[in-house]
Amino acid sequence: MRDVALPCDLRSEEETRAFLQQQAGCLVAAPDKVISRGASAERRCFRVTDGVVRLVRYYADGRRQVTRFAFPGEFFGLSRAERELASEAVSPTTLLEFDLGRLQKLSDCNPYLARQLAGALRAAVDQATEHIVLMGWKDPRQRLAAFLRMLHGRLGLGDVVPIPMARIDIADYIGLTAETVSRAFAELRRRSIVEDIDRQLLRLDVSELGRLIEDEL
Amino acid sequence: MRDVALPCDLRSEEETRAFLQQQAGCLVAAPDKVISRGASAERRCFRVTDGVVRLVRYYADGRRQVTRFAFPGEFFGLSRAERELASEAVSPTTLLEFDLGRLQKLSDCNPYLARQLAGALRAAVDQATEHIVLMGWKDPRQRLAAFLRMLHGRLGLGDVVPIPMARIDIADYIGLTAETVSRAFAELRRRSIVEDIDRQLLRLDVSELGRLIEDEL
DNA sequence: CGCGCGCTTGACTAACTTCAAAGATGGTGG
DNA sequence: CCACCATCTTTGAAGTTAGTCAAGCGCGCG
Repeated sequence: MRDVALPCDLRSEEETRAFLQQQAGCLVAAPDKVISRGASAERRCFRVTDGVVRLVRYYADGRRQVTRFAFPGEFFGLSRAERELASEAVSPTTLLEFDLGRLQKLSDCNPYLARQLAGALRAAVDQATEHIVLMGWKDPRQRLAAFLRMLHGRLGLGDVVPIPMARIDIADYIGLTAETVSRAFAELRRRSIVEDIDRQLLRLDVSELGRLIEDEL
Repeated sequence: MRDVALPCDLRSEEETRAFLQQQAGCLVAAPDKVISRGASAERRCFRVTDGVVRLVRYYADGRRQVTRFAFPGEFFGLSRAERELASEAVSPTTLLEFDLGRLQKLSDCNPYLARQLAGALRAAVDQATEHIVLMGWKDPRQRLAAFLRMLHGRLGLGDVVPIPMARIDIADYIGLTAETVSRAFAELRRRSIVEDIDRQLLRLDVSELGRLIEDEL
């Protein structure tokens, strides 16, 4: 396949975006399907079009740590450490797949793309920093509340939030067991801070959620 | 002060680096001195020239989480979440201070700078990801071992590693108390995996360290 | 030389994990 | 369409382990 335009000639974000799509392979992944096993030899990065992806580190004893959830519009695999993580679909997912080397070359001569990738990296740092701060809270309820607030910021509409991932994914993200997460949910429900609309849909009392997180209760 | 050259005209990394130095303010910070209090209004980012800086989130109950240690050559404050963290000198530190807006403008038209900043962001994502993986280990000895391995990778010379930060900083980084960290150190010493050369200097059995981390012992 | 602060060690407590089982949920095939 | 089964979630009880409180030690600084 021949490039229809030299990347350096692209003059706008729209043209760059369109060009980028040509450079990408499109993937579809059903829930729990592995997108990348994670290896230092991995030469691809991805952009989530639709759905949610989890980045996971498996430990020798079978436990695991979810290091990140990637939501629509987000890139993952731009940094070495992320490429060494396994990536798995949480919900039915579609993604674009890019060759790292090519992306690097393109961004070197196309400032629009370079800016977009820098933005994606900043977002990754932001998410990771938030995640670390979340794990600083020792009370399970606070951790869960911080997680729900994060999710609300990403996926929420009004006071309603979809919860696309299973309890065990949440547990492995916030550093607790599924049982402890379940108990924390129970107490948040008891306090009317969260209300079940559906299995995968919650209504949140956002202000009360924030109070719970900060005020150590 | 007048710019001697337009940033877009800079033709090499050396020229860019030299130009960048002119754009920076130089700071010196004694141990425990606050570099930035951390606020969403913060408009600066920093590059550590010498020493070590900790990025810290303080919680309402007085506890804190160290989200990152920044070592010589590294930038911090490039992403929003990092600018909202307090930054404090761990050891005697010198830094360069940059105006974010100006840096952004410069990088928009100077590919060398853009690449350097992208590299700094990738490094930040790598560190944060490593940090989250570290906190996934539940055994204090494994967490400490993973921390020491990280430090060895950054500051180590042969099998010797300087430990510039206090126990409490380590504890707040890996999510444990200072007492637990002290006990974990005791056991690593007992097993001859670490040996004290000096108060701030350790000799590590790196391979044994790796085995301890992965093999769950 | 003496004080202060950080580090270490000990005993006890509290809370999360573990182990176990029952309850809900969703998908599938008869 | 409904019953069944596998899986996920919730709930309960017991056990471990890191946190807490407290005291002793050692190094560095004034």
